[in-house]
Amino acid sequence: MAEDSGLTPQAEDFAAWYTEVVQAARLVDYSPVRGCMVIRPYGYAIWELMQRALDDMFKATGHRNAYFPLFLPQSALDREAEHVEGFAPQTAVVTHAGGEELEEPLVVRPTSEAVIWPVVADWIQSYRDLPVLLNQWANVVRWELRTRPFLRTTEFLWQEGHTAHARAEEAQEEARRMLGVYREFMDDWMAMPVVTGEKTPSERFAGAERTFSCEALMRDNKALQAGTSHDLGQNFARAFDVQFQTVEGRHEHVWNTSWGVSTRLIGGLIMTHGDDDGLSLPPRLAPYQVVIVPIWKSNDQRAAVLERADELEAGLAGRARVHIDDREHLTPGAKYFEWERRGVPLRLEIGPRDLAKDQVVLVRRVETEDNRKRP
RNA sequence: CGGGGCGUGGCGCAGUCCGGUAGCGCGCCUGAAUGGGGUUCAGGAGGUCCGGGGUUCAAAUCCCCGCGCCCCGACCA
Repeated sequence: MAEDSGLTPQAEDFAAWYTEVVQAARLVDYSPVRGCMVIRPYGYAIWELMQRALDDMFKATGHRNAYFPLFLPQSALDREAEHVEGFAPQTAVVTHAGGEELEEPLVVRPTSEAVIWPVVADWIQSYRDLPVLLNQWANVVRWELRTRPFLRTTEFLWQEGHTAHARAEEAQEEARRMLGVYREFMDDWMAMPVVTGEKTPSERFAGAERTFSCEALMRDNKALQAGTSHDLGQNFARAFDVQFQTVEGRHEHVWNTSWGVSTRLIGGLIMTHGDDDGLSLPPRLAPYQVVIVPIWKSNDQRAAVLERADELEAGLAGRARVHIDDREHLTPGAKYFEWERRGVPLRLEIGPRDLAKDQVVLVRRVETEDNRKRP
């Protein structure tokens, strides 16, 4: 391993280490707008892998994706008292458009309950229309005072599930089920230790009856709220008049839930596995699971080594995400350094000596010594 | 929003106290030699010194007013 990564050691200043590693691994860049974050291709690839896994899990639990608008009328947000009180201080509001002042300001969604339920209310007439199990992948804006890449940004990407049920117990069950889905994802995909539990009234989602959360444990011994699931009771149903007719012919308000995880998960991933050498990614969420570093001197060697590298890549096709780093102008050492700091789990080195012995050198990101293995 | 730190080529910084030709390292471009743990040498490109005023023969440097960023705290996915 590299003796000096150029990064501030975690033990010295964990926050400094974090801000350095997100840059060094080329996950993000800063934007001209305060608190907003550019997610670079390597960072976005991690998000795409998370999205795919979570989306499959949501579909498997009966949810369908939809998309609701970015803007909501100020009056819609105002309809649930606690909700508006909680979110109003954090909203970005559009007052002008098309060169004129708007009659009613438009709020950029901080979350979509107030966008979704006024519309979906009309989709629900009878108990036969329930449950409604929706999910949406979207961006939201919350005007946070202090921001950090992935962990707290003004605009962030997330997934928000919104459901409506005929009975209180069903909604409670749904809120707990999705908390379990999050926990499963964090365990199985992220290899991130979490504690699940219920939030105190003061930490509860604005407008919820109960908020459950996954608290992830970071290497600096702090907890990170990594996912939340809310039992909304009938608060939003009353605010947006979402009713259904029961078997007996009565009219009742539905019982709602909402639940979400965001790009903050990437921050959790970084703080769970990263070390003083940089990022370290669990294989299931690594954009490149294997990087092949070919080594050569002469052109003949180069051709032979690259041919072997292609064979290896072909052999792994469909089983692993492989990248061959055949850049000409960098020495092998520079490539080792770069891919270690960017968290690639496995590195294969192939040079003339390996060709002669019909072997490759395999190095794992999480270990310090080399292992030699035959292909 | 309170406290602290900082704005100088793409990045990291020195120079500011004590005003006098814009510097260093990395990166980038060209060429050659290298190539199994951040290659080496030679040549080269790249800067409204955050912005606006002021003082001065002369301002990155001194004075005034703004703006922005980072970190800590409180608040939040």
